[in-house]
Amino acid sequence: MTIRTRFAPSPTGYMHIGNLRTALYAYLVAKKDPNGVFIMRIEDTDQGRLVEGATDIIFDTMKDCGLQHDEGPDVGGEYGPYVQSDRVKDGLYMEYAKKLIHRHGAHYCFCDQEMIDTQRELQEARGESFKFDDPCKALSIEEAEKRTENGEAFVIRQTIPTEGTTSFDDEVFGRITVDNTTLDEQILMKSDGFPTYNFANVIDDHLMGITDVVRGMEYLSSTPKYNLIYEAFDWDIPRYIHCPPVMKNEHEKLSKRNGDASYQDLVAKGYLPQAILNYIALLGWSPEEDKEIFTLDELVQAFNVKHIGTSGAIFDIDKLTWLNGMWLRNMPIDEYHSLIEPYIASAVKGNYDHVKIAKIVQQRANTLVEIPEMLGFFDHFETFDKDLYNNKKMKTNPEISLISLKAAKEVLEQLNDYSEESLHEELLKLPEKLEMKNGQVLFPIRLAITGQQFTPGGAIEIASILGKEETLNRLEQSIEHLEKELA
RNA sequence: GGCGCGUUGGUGAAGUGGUUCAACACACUGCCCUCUCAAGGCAGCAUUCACGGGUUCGAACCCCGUACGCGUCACCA
Repeated sequence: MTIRTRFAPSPTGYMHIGNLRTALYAYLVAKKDPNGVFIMRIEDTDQGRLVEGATDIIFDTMKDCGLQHDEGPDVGGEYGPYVQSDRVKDGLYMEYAKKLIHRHGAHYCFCDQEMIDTQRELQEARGESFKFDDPCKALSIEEAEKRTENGEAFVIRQTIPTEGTTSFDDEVFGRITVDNTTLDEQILMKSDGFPTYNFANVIDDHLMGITDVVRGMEYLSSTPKYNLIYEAFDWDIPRYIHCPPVMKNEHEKLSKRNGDASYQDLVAKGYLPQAILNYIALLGWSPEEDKEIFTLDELVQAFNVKHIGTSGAIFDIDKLTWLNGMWLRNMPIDEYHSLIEPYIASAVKGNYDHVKIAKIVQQRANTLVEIPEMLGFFDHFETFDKDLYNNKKMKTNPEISLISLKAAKEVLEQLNDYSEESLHEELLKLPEKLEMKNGQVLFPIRLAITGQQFTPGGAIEIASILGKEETLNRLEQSIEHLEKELA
């Protein structure tokens, strides 16, 4: 049978990392089957919680990540409409709710909130845990229908058997069994005529031919109720794949509200969509082979539901950062250059070769946003305190540095070819001539032409980018400054 | 509180009865490489698998209990 999965977000805000991972897993489960179909369905049955533009963010994020759906509101499909509020307009849920009533899986309820609260207080006063006992269950269908026809407000509640147990097998958690007495008679159709998630989800999953339900484990304990609905309709129950949560720390789930990283936050911080996707795939799932870097296509190949874990996984930004760096470093240089060009341009206004700059940065940057700050010395050069020349490991001090610098100046003045090869050849003659170590001459040069303790790239690479004029200009300034300090 | 689920190092995790009973990766520490910083290479990092019992010749892996955590009990999804 062809696998069909769905990602069914509610447009109530931003795309959370946990949401995205659920979407990824649903996509992978579908695409594992060569004919598999991945569907996008918008669950907007709570009219009060809709957030403007939320749907667009979801679509953009999915597209950005390469998680293309085969059916959905924008691309259509045979099972539409794919937005639940449109399905409400078609009267679809009410129709099925009424069918369910006649199959004794649901009943009309006319109780108001006050009545429910009274019951709750009474039960709690007796020290019992609250469970609503709906008097409307005693009504005959005919009687109830008459009242609805007279315009009386009503909801439709699920009818739960008063005894027995309900079980199902989850692909991740195994067999789950609950007593029917612990299940509440939840509302299926609200008084505004909209279905609740609990109902719409079941109806749509069935009508859309969903074979594998992939969702967060917060639904684990209500799944038996959904199965009771499937059974009342005599429908096939789908395979369930409940995913453990993505945590912020040991106790809290990752959430946008706490300012935790959402997908767009991470992108804004300089992480690549591919790296983010790659990383979250690893949160709660582990590959069989000893490998961690995966493209989406490779994930499709490697993914296996059996390797989804059962406990919450803490989101570790350090590992994402490492992974992002790996993605960045593994890029072909031209692709890398065009990717980071805006970041170079924002930091370097001078007329330098951006491809060369991209090259020295590629092996060092783990995120895009750290690139501009690495490049500050190109446009801003200042002389600096002589103490910087003291470096134990390089065996340098201001005096030695001055000798190296003066010698370097002579060589660099004569040289016209400032390619790395040429620079390398000429400059490396110096240590031999001066009877010094490489570091004793190259380290001071790098300092002298950048003014920075740490720089991406060494003296040769940077001199090559700076070019003859600017290199000599900086070198002279530094020599002059150093002489003054030593005097 | 009832019910459900979970618990391997700082983190992600492999491992489901005995040939390495703790792989691999991030982080961390040290060393090497080296013109700085990175990158790269090498090494170290859980005498122990929440705790307590039990089953077994033998358990991280099976059973029971305890603790802790998470989820759920909405006209939210």
